[in-house]
Amino acid sequence: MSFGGFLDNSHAGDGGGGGGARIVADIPYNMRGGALSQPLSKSMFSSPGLSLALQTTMEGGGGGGGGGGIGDIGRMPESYEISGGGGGRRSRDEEHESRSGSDNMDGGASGDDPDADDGKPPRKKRYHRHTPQQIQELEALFKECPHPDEKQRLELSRRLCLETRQVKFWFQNRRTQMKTQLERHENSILRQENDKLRAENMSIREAMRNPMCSNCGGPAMIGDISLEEQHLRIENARLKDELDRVCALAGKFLGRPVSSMAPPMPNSSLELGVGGNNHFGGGGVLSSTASALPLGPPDFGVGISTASSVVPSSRASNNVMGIDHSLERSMYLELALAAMDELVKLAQTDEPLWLRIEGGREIMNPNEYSRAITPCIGLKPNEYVSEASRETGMVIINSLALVETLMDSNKWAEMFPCMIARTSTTDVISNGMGGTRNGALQLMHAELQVLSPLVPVREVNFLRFCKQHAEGVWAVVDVSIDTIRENSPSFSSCRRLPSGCVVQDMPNGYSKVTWVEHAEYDESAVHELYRPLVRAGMGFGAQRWVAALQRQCECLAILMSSAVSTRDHTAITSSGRKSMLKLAQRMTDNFCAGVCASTVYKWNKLCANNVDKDVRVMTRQSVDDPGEPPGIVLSAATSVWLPVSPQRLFDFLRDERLRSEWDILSNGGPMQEMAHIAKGQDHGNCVSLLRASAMNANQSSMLILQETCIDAAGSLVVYAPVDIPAMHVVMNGGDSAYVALLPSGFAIVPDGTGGRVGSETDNNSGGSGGGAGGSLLTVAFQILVNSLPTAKLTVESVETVNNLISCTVQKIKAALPSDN
DNA sequence: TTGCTAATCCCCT
DNA sequence: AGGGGATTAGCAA
Repeated sequence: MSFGGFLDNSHAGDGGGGGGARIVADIPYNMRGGALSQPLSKSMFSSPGLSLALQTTMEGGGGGGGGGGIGDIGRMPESYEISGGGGGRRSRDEEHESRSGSDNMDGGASGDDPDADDGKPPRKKRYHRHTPQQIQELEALFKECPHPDEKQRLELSRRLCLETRQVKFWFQNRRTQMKTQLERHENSILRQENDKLRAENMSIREAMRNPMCSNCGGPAMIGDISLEEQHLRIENARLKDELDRVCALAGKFLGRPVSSMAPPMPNSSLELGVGGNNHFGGGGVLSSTASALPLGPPDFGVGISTASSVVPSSRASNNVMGIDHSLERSMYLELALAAMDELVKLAQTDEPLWLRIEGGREIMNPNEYSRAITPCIGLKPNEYVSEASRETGMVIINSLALVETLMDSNKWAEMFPCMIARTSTTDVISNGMGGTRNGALQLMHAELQVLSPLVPVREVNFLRFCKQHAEGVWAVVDVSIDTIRENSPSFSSCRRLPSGCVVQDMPNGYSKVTWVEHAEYDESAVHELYRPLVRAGMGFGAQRWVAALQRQCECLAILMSSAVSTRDHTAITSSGRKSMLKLAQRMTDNFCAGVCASTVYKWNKLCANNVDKDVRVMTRQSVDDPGEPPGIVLSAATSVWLPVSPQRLFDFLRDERLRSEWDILSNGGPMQEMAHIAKGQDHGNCVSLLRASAMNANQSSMLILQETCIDAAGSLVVYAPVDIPAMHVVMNGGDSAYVALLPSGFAIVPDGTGGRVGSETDNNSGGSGGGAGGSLLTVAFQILVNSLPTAKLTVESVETVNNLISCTVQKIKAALPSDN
């Protein structure tokens, strides 16, 4: 056999190793590299030829150890690489081809054996690598052009003394190498990502199983409620609900209350509601709530309402509340449950957690709080201060209606028009169970305001969770979620800790509302003048919520009752009254939006030298709103301290007979009240229509629409000049949306150092703090400076409004000498 | 074992 | 025919 030809298998054409390779290729893939599978080796050893081959291989020192017969076959050619000459190639080819053609291992191996045996000592391996120089050159070209054409390859091969095909292969391999590298790289990146996600997943699972407070490392408030447990609770609540309804139905048929065999004590039903979670250290927090609430068990324990604590342990179906199983949602639910617990605890515990201070208000004892409550949204940021307040009051609304109001962002905003600048429900996680709001959970956004340009609007994102704790006993809790939602914008300079209300129906149509408001906020954004007020919880606190709720509910009750008492001298139809109230409400809302620069409008803040430091001037364009004149609207607002009681200030400002003392619109004389619609028992709560006395006969008198309100937390006088014909339309029940108006007015709050606004109908105000404190008065005007929206604002108009404000303040000060 | 490299085989355009 | 994917074999770490 002329094996000499194998010397240059490097430039061997189609044959050479190819033959060997083919044989190998015919063998099952995984047999390479010594991993010769047992069955085969068995058969091989059965052939003497093969065993010989193995032996040879060892001798040859070919290494590779496991090569086995295959390896030998592959290596065969190398042995013959010694001498040059092309001729042999063919014969070799043929030989190999014949072998492979036989498709017979044994045959092939045995055929090879002699060859291997013949291998001469000076074996030059077929294996070789290009020299570093060659590689360098190849790399260089590759960098420039990974796809050289034939000419380039030819050139290169000549220069490097390589076969053109070698060059070709090299490039081919280099390209595949690049590709695999790239793939590998991508792979590793993906793997890393995967690992990261898995780790995150694990840690979250772990955290959920064994929650820790991320700030202090202590056990988290959330407690170890498993998902399953949550669902069981939800299911329990649902079943309880069902049971209640069935009992009620049965009661109807039997003509007497049917108890669902429960022990007649409230705690069972309460435990069903939120679970008697002893995890939270409080034990039956909720149950004690019920018994602690003023109404004794009989009121809501009337048989049908008290559900059994023994509930069939049916598996909770997973979407009882429509909660999908996403992690985020279950975190929301856990937070909501924890917040609910905290709210109830705060609502029902008195001293030492709450301290009653002068004026009857209650403030929180922070030390006691941190002792008794594990924070559920992390610790207070260092630069923040806290405010916490609690208030209880009787409100003429039933618990269901109040709950419905709170859970509907539109109704909520309408109920607290002076407190909520803007709100929306951003996500509904659950609508509640069994057609009720029990278990309802939603994400909300709100801008809360104190009516002063010196107190920035509070923007909060929070969860609102509603829970029925017993028949006629509901609670709605809010808690900030900025800590959960990593990607929530960090604008909030305020976080609300569990806050909200517990409401319990009373037999007389009223309900008892206990409100807790607890927040942490950045005090530096609040003007010094207002810091005592806000910190005392009188700005955003519970007192204000309850007071506003009482006032608004009273208003609604009066409007709904047939016996609407009006003092109006002109007979206004009931639809006219409705229209007027609607218009007044729009006016007041608009006034608030101007005072607080809430995002309801796109205000441009104005920095002008000719304006007092504490006067905020803003402008906006009014276009296409039939409710106000088109053009540039300028809003100017400021707040000042006055040494008079809020009540006295309010009475002064709302008195039409004293109007000339401060209002330039009064033409220097008293005004007359043309119409009056009472909104509450307190005469301070009303909408009225005022007429400035005409200076002379041919001057058409001007009408002013005015709304005044007062409650335990503060008072408001808002007014706007209105067009007489338009007002006629409204008073006849026409649509008020087309009455253009720009409101001005006053907001009055106690200065926060002790006094309290006394409203005679306020059943909490008992001995209203006395006139110890002064008042904070906000004065705000909105005027049209130019009816062309595109017009520029002139220095004069800014100066004018600035003067208007300071003159008004001066006049008021002059008219009201200090109380003391 | 794993990775790299030179070379082959085979399919597709 | 040539490119490119799949595969193989030799070798080094």
